[in-house]
Amino acid sequence: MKPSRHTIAVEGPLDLPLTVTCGQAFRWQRVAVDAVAGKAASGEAAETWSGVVEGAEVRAVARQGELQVDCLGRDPGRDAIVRYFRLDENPESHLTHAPELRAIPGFTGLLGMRLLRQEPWETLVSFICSAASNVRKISGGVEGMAERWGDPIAGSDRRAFPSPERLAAVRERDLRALGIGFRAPYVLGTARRLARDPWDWGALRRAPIEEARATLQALPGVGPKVADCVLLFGLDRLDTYPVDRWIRRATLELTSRRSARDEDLERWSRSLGPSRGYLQQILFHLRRTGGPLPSIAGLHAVTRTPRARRRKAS
DNA sequence: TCCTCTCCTTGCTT
DNA sequence: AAAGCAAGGAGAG
Repeated sequence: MKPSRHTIAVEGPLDLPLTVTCGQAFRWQRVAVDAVAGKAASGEAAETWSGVVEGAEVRAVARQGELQVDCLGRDPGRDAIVRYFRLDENPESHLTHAPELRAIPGFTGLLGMRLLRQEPWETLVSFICSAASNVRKISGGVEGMAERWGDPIAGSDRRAFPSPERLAAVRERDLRALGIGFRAPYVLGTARRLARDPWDWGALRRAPIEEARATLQALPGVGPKVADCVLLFGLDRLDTYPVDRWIRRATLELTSRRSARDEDLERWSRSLGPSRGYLQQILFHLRRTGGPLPSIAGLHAVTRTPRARRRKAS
C-alpha cells in the first residue's frame, strides 16, 4: 500500500521533537534524521518521527513553516492531522490571558511545544501507567500493549492501540510482564468497566469540568492528577491544570509559597486563563529541565478553598 | 472531613 | 552498592 502524503502549513512555531517527547504522548519514535540542504553544515537536521494516529502510522517531518506527513494504513485525512497536531492555531494565542509568564526566562522559546489532541482511551491508559513512573517506562508499557494486543496496520510494522474490550480480556500477569507493575490491576479494572459500559467521550468532552473530573476519578487508578491529564491531553480541555510533583514545585515558586494543597494550586491556576493547560505543559518542561522558577506573586493570590466532595465507590 | 503515612513495581541514576 | 527517584493512587489510621 502506498502511503498518502499531506503537506500542511503550520500556524506559528512548531518544535516536533519536543512536542512528541515532552511527556504528553508515549508512542512516538524517531525513525530518521535527514540533513536539511543548506543547513547540514550548521548541524541542523529535520527528524522524522513515527506515531500512531486514528489507527494509522504517521511519519512526520517539520521544516520551514510546514509539516509533512506520510500516513501508512487507512488515511485518517488531512483534517485529522491538523487536529492532532493543533496546526490550526498559533500557540501564542494561549499566552494572552497570562502575559506575565512571557517574562519567565525560556518560556516563550517553548511555545513550539504544542499540546496534541490525542485519543481519550489511549490517553487514559497511558496516564494510569504514569503514576510514580517515567516517560521511558510508560512508553514501554503502552507500546507493549499495542504490540501484543493491537490490530495490525497495513503497510506498517506498527499496531493500533488495543480497545477496552481487548485489554479487558488480558491476564494481569501478561500486563505486568510489560513492566507496569502495580498499575496493571488499575489498567485492567478500567478496561473492564469501559468494556462493560462504553463511554460517550463526546459528552464527557462537553461536560462541566467538575463533572468530567468526577466521572474519570471513579475509575480505578484515576485520581485528580490522572483525570486532569486525560482531560487536557485526550479530551481537548485546555481549562485544566494537572498538578504533579514538578508543577507543584513550579507553582509554589511562582506564587512564593512554601506549601499548599494541590487543589489550591489548581485553583490559583485559573488566574492563568482558559488555556492554562497549555501553559502548564510549558511550565512542566521548564521546571523539570531547568531550575526553580522566578516568583510572579503579587499578581494573583493563592486562596484556600472550602472543601466538600465525595469518595470513590468500590 | 481532612491530613499524613505507607505500600505498590521496576529499572535507571547517584 | 545501597539508596534515591520517576507526569500518583488507594487504603489505613
